[in-house]
Amino acid sequence: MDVKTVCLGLLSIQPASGYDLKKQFESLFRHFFPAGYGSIYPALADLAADGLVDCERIRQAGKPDRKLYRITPAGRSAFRNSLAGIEPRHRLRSEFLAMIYFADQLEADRLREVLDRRIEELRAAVAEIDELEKDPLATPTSGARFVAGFGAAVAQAAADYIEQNRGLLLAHRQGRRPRRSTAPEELQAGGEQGL
Amino acid sequence: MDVKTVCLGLLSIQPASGYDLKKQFESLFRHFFPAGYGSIYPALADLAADGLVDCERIRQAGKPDRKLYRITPAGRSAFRNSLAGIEPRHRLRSEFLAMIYFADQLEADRLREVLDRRIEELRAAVAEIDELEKDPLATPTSGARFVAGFGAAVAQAAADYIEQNRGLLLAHRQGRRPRRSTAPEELQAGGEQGL
DNA sequence: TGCAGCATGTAATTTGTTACATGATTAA
DNA sequence: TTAATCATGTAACAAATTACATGCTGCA
Repeated sequence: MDVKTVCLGLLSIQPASGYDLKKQFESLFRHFFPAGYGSIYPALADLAADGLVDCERIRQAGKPDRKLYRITPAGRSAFRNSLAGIEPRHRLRSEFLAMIYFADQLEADRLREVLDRRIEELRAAVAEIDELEKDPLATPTSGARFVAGFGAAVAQAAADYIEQNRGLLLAHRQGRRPRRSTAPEELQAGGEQGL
Repeated sequence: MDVKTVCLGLLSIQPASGYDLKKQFESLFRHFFPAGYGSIYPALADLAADGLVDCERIRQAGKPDRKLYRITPAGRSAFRNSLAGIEPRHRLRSEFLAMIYFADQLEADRLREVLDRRIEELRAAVAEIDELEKDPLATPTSGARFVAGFGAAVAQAAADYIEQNRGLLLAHRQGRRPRRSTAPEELQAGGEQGL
């Protein structure tokens, strides 16, 4: 499932322009399926070329024209087929966790900063999602509410874990310790044991 | 931070071949920073070309040659600089959540299947990570243990959320409708709505 | 006989990100 | 006057995935 399919799905709920879709991608979807104009506009063009959506150009006074896209019957069934047919994946790429994996090569101050920033981001996400959940325009369906609740619960768990376990990373350190040499004592190559 | 940088980081802990690194990417890293041979081998070649790692070819009886990579002093400082310099991101793209957003366009049986499968995956991840956490070879540093604990905690929270809130998605539906096919009826749906 | 493990890599393709390009209106 | 909002899109670039390509050993 790519950006194109999600656009089609959003259009199955209501007609929208690329600009409108971008706003939806910026509210709830931002937290689990981000997309920018660079993906959305080409997706819409493809969808129209495939006959899965129709496009109506709307003139506006004092504003640029809008292109309002509406899903077609063919689009609706294509979308349902793709929901029925694909095995959904959950892909994560976290530079944050990768960095923390190597925490012992980070300065203590820098480490604290990275941890604190992540906690802030997560708490901000929880707060933002909680707001969306209260607004029936932002979460109109049970699916939307489920997803919002999921995001908030997981972000909350992540923030709590970091807060409660940061001591594991900072325990054996003294605040900022000026080291005058980086003794590189490398491990010997012989062993194959790896992980 | 890309695959190249993570490879360099892993080599900062111990020398390894591309094949060895792949195994590391398959154990803990798989859960937050997946990478395949197609990224790893080119990364290693780049690193060597930049003088950040050295490569020793090792002949083996009855097995293909290995190329053992060792980080250089330049590589070590390049790695620390990149840890100090970048703002780490946490990127998620979940087709699973996107699909659930559109749950009302999914058949009830299909929806249950998707939900159940995801719970299974999450529980399997928790179990796998718990094993890694017990093994000091798999989680040798405090950073590794922190990351493992994080992954397990978040996966656990996700599984719990799905299990406790699936009722939100299934509540207004009929369970699986009794079909008058030749197949013998299994248990009649009674408990879907009571979370 | 067939598969899994060991071990290396390349090339084509897909996909998405970032920067670029335009330009009017409205509110601070 | 500055920034934000509205509104469209393209093009260059970066990155990773997938498939391809090879070949020996040991086990069931």
